[in-house]
Amino acid sequence: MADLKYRSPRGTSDILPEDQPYWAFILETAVGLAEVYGYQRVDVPIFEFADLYIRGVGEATDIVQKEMYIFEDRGGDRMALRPEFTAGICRAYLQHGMSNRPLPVKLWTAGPVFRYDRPQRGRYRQFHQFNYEAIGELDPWLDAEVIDLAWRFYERLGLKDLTLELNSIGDGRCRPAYREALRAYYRPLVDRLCSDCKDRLERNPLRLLDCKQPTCWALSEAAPRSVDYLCDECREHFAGVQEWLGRYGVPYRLNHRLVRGLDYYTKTVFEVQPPRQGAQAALGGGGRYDGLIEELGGRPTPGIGFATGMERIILELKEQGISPPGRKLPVVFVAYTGEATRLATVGVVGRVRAAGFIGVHAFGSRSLKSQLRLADGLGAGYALILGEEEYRQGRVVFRDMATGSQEVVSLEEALSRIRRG
RNA sequence: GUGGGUGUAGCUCAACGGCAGAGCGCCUGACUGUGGCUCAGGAGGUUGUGGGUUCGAAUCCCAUCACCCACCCCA
Repeated sequence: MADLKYRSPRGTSDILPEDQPYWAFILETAVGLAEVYGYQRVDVPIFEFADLYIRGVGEATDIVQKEMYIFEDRGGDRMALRPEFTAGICRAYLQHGMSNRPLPVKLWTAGPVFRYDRPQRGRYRQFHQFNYEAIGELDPWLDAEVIDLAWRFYERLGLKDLTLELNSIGDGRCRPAYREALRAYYRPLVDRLCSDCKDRLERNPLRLLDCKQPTCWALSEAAPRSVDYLCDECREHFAGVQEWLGRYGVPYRLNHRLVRGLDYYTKTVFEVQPPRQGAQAALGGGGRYDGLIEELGGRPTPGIGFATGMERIILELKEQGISPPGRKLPVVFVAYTGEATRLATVGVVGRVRAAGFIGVHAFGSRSLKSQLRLADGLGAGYALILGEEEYRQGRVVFRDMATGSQEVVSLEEALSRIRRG
């Protein structure tokens, strides 16, 4: 550990075999659910033209301003590692004329995203999201379905005591008025705001609402609420979302201070919080982005999506003591006892693998004791010991590692016993 | 970008101015054909790095890097 020449870059991590079951569990659960809700897989590049994200996510957002991995490639183009999925998926939607498909187009994807943050618990520079988007439909029913899918996903993972927070932040028609109302509210109080919030006041007043500084937090208590400034359409839409959520049976809590960090959100925004409200807690979040596709040069097209952080889910699973199902194939260890059987091991292990089991053995020439120790370490459920004498008679010593009982049987018999469990 | 904490064996940690250790893990052995338990042995560290103080530094001081935690932001 002392001073290795190479280490993984800051904020990145290796996903070791021990943790892989968590990843598989989460991904399988997410994919399984997304598919039954009618979502299809899409994969978009890990890097795009930086402008896509700058236009899409928003020039003024922290993500674009200070967290994006941006670089010039050898051809002189300004590229960026994706800081999120939605912009890339919308770009793909436009590029491939998906508006001609049955609407809404429902797509899911998963993979690494990148943000140049200072790493801490639950926050990494390369992290992984599962993401789904539904594009081309503005019925609030769809909002509710998307939220329902998110909710069922965590439920199916076995996570308990989560909270779904919901808000509506209006759209291009009503948000300006709300923004002004916020400014009007905060201006007389500006001296009591933290320095960040003083900046936000003019630049992005919505963000004043979720500042965690005690004084700012206290002031935001009585701040104007976005829901009171919604235009008729947005208000009706939000009411619709709540009605439909009731029909889906998804419990939610209105949070008037819920705003989100990406500029493209309109109307519905939501976030899923774990019980222990920590700093980097949010497990996932999403919302509507009815202006994004147009912003990217397409015809006005509504959309809504959701993203959840894999690493944070794993933290929460561990927090709640939930372990992923281990559905491993039986490990069958083949041991040799002399030179002839050592050579024959190749064939026997081959038969084990052809039968669909995990077939392993020792290399070199190890003592039987050492081989069985290895078998134990590898978690073998069974050992096939090739005794010189038995092997000559076409049989093997079939050992059940859990009980230690063993019997001399033919290889076929051994394999079929393993198959039966 | 800001603040705090921590760096000793693969892992978890002792030693806190005087010979760098333990447990776990790994390897070998205890009837040259049988794992787990036990016992014995072994491999593995320039104490993150660089400087300073000191007769002597893992230990005290400074710097630096890394990791962790919090702010910020968000997944």
